[in-house]
Amino acid sequence: MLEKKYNHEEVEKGKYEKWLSKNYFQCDENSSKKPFCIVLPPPNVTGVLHLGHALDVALQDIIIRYKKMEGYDSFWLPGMDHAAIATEAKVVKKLKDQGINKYEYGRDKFIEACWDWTREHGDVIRKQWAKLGIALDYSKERFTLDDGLSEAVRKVFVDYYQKGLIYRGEKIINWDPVAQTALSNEEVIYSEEKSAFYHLKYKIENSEEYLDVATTRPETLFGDTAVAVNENDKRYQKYVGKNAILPIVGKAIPIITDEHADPEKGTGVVKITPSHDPNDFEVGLRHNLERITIMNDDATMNENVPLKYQKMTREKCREEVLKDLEENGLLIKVEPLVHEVGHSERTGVMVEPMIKKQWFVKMRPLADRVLDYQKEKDKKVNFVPSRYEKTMNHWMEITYDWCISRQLWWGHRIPAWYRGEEIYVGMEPPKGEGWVQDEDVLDTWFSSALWPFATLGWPSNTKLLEKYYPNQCLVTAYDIIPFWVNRMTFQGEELLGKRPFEDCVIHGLIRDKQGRKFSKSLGNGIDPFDMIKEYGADALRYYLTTDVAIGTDMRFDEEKMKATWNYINKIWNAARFVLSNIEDLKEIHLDHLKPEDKWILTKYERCVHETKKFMDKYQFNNAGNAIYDFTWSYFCDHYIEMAKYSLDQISTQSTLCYVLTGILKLLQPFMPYVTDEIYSMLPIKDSEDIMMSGYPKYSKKYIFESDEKAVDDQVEFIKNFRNIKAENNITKDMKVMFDTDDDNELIVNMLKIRDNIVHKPLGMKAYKVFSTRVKAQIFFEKIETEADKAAKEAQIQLLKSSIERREKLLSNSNYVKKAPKNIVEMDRQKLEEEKKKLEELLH
RNA sequence: GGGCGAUUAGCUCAGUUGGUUAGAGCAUCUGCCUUACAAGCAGAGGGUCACAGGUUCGAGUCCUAUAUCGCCCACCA
Repeated sequence: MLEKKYNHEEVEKGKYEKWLSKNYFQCDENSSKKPFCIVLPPPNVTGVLHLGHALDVALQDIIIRYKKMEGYDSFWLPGMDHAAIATEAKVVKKLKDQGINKYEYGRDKFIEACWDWTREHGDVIRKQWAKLGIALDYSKERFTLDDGLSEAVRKVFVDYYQKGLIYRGEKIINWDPVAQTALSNEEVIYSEEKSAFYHLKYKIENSEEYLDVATTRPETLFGDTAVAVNENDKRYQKYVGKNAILPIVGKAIPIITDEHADPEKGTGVVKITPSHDPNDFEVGLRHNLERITIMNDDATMNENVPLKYQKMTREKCREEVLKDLEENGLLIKVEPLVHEVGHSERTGVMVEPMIKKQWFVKMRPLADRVLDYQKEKDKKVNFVPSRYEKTMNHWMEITYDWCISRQLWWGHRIPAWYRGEEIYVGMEPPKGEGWVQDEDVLDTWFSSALWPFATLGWPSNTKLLEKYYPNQCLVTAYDIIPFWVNRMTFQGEELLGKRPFEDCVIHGLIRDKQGRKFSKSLGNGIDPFDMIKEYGADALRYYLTTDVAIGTDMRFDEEKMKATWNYINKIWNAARFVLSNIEDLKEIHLDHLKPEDKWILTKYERCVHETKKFMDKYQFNNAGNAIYDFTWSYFCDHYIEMAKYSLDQISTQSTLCYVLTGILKLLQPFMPYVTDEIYSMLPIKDSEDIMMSGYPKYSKKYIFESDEKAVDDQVEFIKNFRNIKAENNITKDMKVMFDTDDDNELIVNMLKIRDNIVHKPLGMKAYKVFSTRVKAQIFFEKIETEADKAAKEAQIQLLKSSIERREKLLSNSNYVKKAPKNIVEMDRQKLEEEKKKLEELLH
């Protein structure tokens, strides 16, 4: 006998270990079953899993488990990401707390510390996966920095270099002065900052005139090598070709014309600092301007600025420069301004544009191929919801060369060696003396972009690769489409000639109850493992995956966690009832069925049909609702109540068992623990464990339309009866007389009115109750109030207006002609029913 | 500046290729310890689907415009 209440801790105990020991999560590359492969988005080894991860993996687990039950060779490949910059930052901090400096510690020892960190945090993450109950094939687990992935990375680098898709160049890049590394555009987050537009006086050489130059960054004036105006800007034409005097410094710089100078913006005069502004860098290229880098790698001022400013931070230098400008009358005015400033995604520091020699991936040809593939049905990545395809396409259209070198130690070291002016790029170090390997590592996303195939053995031609590439599906949040989805797509298509995955399911982000993002400063974070402790993994998984439509953000509300627990408790109790009544059942016999058995079987089949339709479209909220509605409303509220009057019958017991089994299977992907537990207690089962049994198949064999309608009608009658009883406060003293001769046994049982039946009208007030087919009168002592009369009148009016509407509709020849026949027929039937009801009411 | 999304019951959200009287959970009100479940059961109330037009026999759904909120992208010096 089951416990009276669902106890999630008891239910979950030992289950994951059981599944693992039976190798239920392992793929079989030798089987002839159709593959269904998902590679897990590898979490960073920097930390623990949060609610977003829980949602992400719950969705994937549902898909994997569903496909497995559907007969696929499901394969979910786990792994983690070394997260170059993120992990390095954590380890640097950890060492710093111990009083150790990274550079003094040395590269080898530092990397060893990173490996220690990885092992430690990897174990925590694996334990968390286990808590969530997810069906990962650990025998295939990978790490972005393991030997295989590292080989794949080197291979891509070398091949691309040879094809000219990777090059080394001196360009202006986003520099993180804290981590002291280059960043890609995607790693720069723009946020609004209160700043100012400073108008500076750049005097014309040998003249009393001056140019009003507006800038947000006065401290960069030391790097100015020109002042630009637009060639069509009449105001300044007379100055072009002359020199301007750089304030403070007193150096003469040329006044040039360039398209970058927009007459509409600011004063129309723009200072050009090629070394510290991406646009100015371009201007500098066009005009062959000198580049003066004025900052050190930590963004303090370097030896190229006047002595008094050297070693100051950017911020301090700005203050001082402004002070000095003001003193010299060179600051015209200060306009407050709010503008977007780039910050490092990882360290949060303001990004400094710097000219550095870095490695780049040439993006245009790669992106163009993706855009081509997206035009073809069997080549494109199918996004769910489809609108996210636009996000990828847009990125492909505007992307520019990807800066992939990072001045870090933790990561894939760039396979390039230098000897003087010579460069060697290869899988192995070059032969000969004097070669020095590039110190830098690659952007962590360079390796994760290879995840869908490098994890399967690429560049070797493995069985895994052959069977599971392209992956059938990828699941991730929309915020990493640019970082990851896009890059996997162009890499897969370039390197293997095929899209990396057929479907790409995109989910939203989880916010707090007020719709705010979770953040440390707000302290509104929720630990998924606290939720599991309180409500169970099944409840968390179900809630996260069914609360909102896929692709939209959700607001986390613990009240809903409770409601989900209640739902599972409801299932638990329904199972308790069924199991306690089918102990002696030896075989399921679905013949000699009563109408209510046929009714619930029909509803069940419809539920299966609907659920599968939604599952196949990744609409888990709809699938969940379909099962919920069937289970709670039809099975629990009605069928179990009906069954109580015929529990000794084999048809009842069989139906109870059959339908309960079906519900468990439908729910298994969402709630693997509780369904496994209840399934194991069934007297009759088709498999050792539920996850190895098949998913329900829709069968018309158990669709009984006329019985369905008949019992629907009886249910409607029951509801109407109860309604009238409740509204009129009728006690047990009433008598009931059926006007119809049909067998009303079910109704009598459900309403518990066996002792109230009469066969002749009584001399007291009678209330009529009816559905389409069943009619009865309730006799009871009651004085009809004005309110009762008004309610009845309202009901009559409602019917009348509905009848009028329908008659008008049906007399509209356009409608009858153009609307589908079944819709018209339905209206006709409804009209008839409404007319009958009205007659009953008026009578 | 460009793009995307949202706007439906008090709250959180569904609503499929346009087709019954727009649904659910929570909350509210009424009555019930009916032997699976009071974390439950039965019943009830609550929405001019943001706004204005249009297409259609028929619009929450499609088209156009507007408003508010959110997100993404973009070099605004």
